Amino acid sequence: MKLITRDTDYALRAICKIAKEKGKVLSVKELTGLTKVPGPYLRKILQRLNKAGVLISHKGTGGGFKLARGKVNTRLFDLIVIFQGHFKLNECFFKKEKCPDTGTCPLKKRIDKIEKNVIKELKEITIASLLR
Amino acid sequence: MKLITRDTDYALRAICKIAKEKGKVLSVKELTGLTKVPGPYLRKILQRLNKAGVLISHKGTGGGFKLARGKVNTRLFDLIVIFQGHFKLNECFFKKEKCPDTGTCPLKKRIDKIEKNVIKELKEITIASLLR
DNA sequence: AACAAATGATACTATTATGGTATCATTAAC
DNA sequence: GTTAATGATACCATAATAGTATCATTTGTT
Ligand code: FES
Ligand code: FES
Repeated sequence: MKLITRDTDYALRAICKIAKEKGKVLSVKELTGLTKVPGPYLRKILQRLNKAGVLISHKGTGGGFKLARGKVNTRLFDLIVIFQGHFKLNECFFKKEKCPDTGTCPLKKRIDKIEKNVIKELKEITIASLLR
Repeated sequence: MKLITRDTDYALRAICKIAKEKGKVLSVKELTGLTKVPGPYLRKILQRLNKAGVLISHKGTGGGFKLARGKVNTRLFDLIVIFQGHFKLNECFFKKEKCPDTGTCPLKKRIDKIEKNVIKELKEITIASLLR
């Protein structure tokens, strides 16, 4: 039902805070203060964003995370993919046992259409556009 | 992430089968055969549909469920509401602890817009339109 | 060189949501 | 009165989510 999970939401918040401090490296501790997200949990999220190339991490004293070059243009859609895997609104519940109606299923077609629209809109929401 | 839960999906399938047998009363046993949904689970679902007025149940020997008058026009949106509660794509994850940014949150506005579109489309998908 | 402050990696735990089952009561046909 | 169905509800099992803990690694500071 919900488009955005907690991970994605927290990630988005953290990225926005980081993006506002253009170029500055923020530690998990600082970000916990800013976002109210539990420290270790936030850390895990930031690590994933680092792996995904959205953030760049710096270890050691004074370390933390900053936004990678050009990544203010990261789209909400990208974050969803990072944290929630492939984007699919219409997983057929027969998929495991081989759906008897694949191809003919009229519902699938309708949901697919909705999905396309949603994806398009999620791609228009960028970090940059949220900062304004 | 997924728009439709298992309940809703199963409900939809069952209703479609019932709608095809115009007026005929189908028992859970018969519907289990037609839909491959586990009996007792399907039963619970059908009971909810009965309470919601989409189906009409008949107890006793030869009993079962049939479609209520005019309910071929039930919309997918209605089913989602019945099984998944109010439709909200954008639950703020701070809702419990009182969101600090309500009102100003730019994300909320964007998701609300998406939500409106999705709802509109879900209201266009009726049982009748799926039978064709 | 030693220490401290940070992240990397990963394993663990707790909580909640989901999917499904079981049981007993009630109703209606024969 | 017996049987075949649903009504209502409580229960259980599994999986997903949210969050914690720990140890290793890197880096700045003294
Ligand atoms: S029933 Fe499998 S795709 Fe619709
Ligand atoms: S942060 Fe609460 S509505 Fe967006």
